[in-house]
Amino acid sequence: MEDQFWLMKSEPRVYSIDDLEEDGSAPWTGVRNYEARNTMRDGMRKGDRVLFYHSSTTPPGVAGVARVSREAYPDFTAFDESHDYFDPKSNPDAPRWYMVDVEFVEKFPRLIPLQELRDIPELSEMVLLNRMRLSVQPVRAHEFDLIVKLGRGGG
DNA sequence: GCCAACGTTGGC
DNA sequence: GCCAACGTTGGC
Repeated sequence: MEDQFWLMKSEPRVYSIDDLEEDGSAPWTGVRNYEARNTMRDGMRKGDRVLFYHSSTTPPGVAGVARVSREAYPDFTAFDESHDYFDPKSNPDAPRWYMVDVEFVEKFPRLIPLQELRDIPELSEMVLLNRMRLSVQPVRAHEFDLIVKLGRGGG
């Protein structure tokens, strides 16, 4: 299988790349959007690399890289009535929501702001820049490579 | 905190 | 199955 690349958004005040570094790996709970779910369930495979994006922060941007460490399985937070992510329409016999586990790979020495990505012609077709609200999304290989180079401080 | 974009729900 | 109302995301 050819390498696949993805981008996943998280609000750093909820879960940041530093949290992932500390934890080593984590289940990507709380996705409640069908397209994002389908991407995790049907697209993501163990070993795929993921751009870790910090949203709803100043500035928003790509913070580092993670890797899929476990393929899709039911999001248990949807079953837990006491949980913020509870969804009464999901249950263990017929799970509606899925998640993958991701593991920490690297934190960039600097965050790459969204605005900087917008200014790069080679990235003009990135899903991130055209589908604002999609929280789990595909990234093309050349986009991934370029962003990683930027993040590591190269040009 | 505002609000535009847009995904989801539910009445019909 | 359309589409208006509603709710959420997420940049600013």
